[in-house]
Amino acid sequence: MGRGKIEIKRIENQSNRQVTFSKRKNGILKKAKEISVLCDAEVGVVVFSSAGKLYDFCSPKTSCVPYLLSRILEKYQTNSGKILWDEKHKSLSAEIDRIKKENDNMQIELRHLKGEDLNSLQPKELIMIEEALDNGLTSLHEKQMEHYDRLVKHGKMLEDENKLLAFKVHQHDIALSGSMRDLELGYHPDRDFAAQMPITFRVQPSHPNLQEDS
Amino acid sequence: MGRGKIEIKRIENQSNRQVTFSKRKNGILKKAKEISVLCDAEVGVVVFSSAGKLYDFCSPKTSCVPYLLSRILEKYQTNSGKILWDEKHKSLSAEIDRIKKENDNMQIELRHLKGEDLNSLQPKELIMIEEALDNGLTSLHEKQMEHYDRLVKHGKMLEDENKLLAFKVHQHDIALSGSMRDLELGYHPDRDFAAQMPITFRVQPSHPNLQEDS
DNA sequence: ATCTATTAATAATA
DNA sequence: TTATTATTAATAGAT
Repeated sequence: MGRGKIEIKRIENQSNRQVTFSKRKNGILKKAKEISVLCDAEVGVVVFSSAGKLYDFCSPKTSCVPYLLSRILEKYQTNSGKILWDEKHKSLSAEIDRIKKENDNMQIELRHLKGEDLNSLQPKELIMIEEALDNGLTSLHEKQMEHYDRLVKHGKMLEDENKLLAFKVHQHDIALSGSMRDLELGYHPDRDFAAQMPITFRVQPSHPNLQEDS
Repeated sequence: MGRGKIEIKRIENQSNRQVTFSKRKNGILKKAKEISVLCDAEVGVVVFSSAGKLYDFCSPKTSCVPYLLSRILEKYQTNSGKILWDEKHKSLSAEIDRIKKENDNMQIELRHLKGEDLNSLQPKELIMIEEALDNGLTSLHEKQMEHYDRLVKHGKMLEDENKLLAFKVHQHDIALSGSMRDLELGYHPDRDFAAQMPITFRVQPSHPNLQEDS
């Protein structure tokens, strides 16, 4: 497609090469644009002149760009494309490996503590696990004791409060009936409150066998 | 350059568009190769069909690919690093998060089993942990029992073997001294071996208090 | 795919 | 770089 046919090999004449580059560069960018419009295709072209100047074309649709890029990166992962992301990838992969290892170790430890997969262990290792379990049980029992004490104490507190409230209610009833009676018989302010409280409202431990160490 | 001139706009006929894409795609890749050879230029081309299939060309020195990608990204006015990272590493990050969560859960479970960080737990949770620890101890003790039995059995085997060997050594000594005596007094083949064995070589448990249930 | 009429690209040149 | 133009190359439409 010119005044003569040419062989596809490096044009040795510097000037001719320059001219041909300019023309063909325009041609390829035009073609890229055309195919992107005609065929609704995503196209990216970059051309560097031997002087290092950059010319490029990129189709305008953005929708699938991230997808395209990852495809391109995959393709060039083994070549220079990887410099863009390889380092991050490496560090992430390393972190995954590290955490996975940590995970596995914990997994094993957990299984051992739960009494699984003990076959591969030596007697001394079994003893160490036993100690860990014993320690765990000890701490656990202490904590359970605390809970228990707290519940007992809380229960007592509620009982006391209950009795106080019941007493007050009773007292209120007395006062009420007293007032009503006062309407007929007159008011007596020196009455003994304790004597008014029925025996069932006096503070008593509901579970006499429970012990409290505080 | 065909049977008729065409307008550069999307080809509506799906089939024609497909055919034209195929032809022009080949054309553009060929052009890319030609200019890279003729003009010693770095060229990168990527073309995606509307179906998402990737075709590309990159001149042999592919250092242009990262530039190609970053240029494309610039066109899309996005944070190139972020997009690349997002696309290629989203899954890795998700995996890290997942494993870390798994890790944390196991960490917590381990600490609980070891009797640590129990303050935030409810009594019912404490009981569940206690059960796990009890189960662990049970399995562990079974395993320790197995080890113990194996050691005892192995010890017994060794003892028996020892005694047999000691007996053979003794027997050999007797035979040796007998041979020497035979040189003077003659040979006596009907001699009782058991009577020859000293009392200390007879099989006896070395630890009479150990019990074996097999 | 293949053909081929026609258009498009471009080599040589200025 | 740009313009011209003879010529080759690409390809649209058909098969």
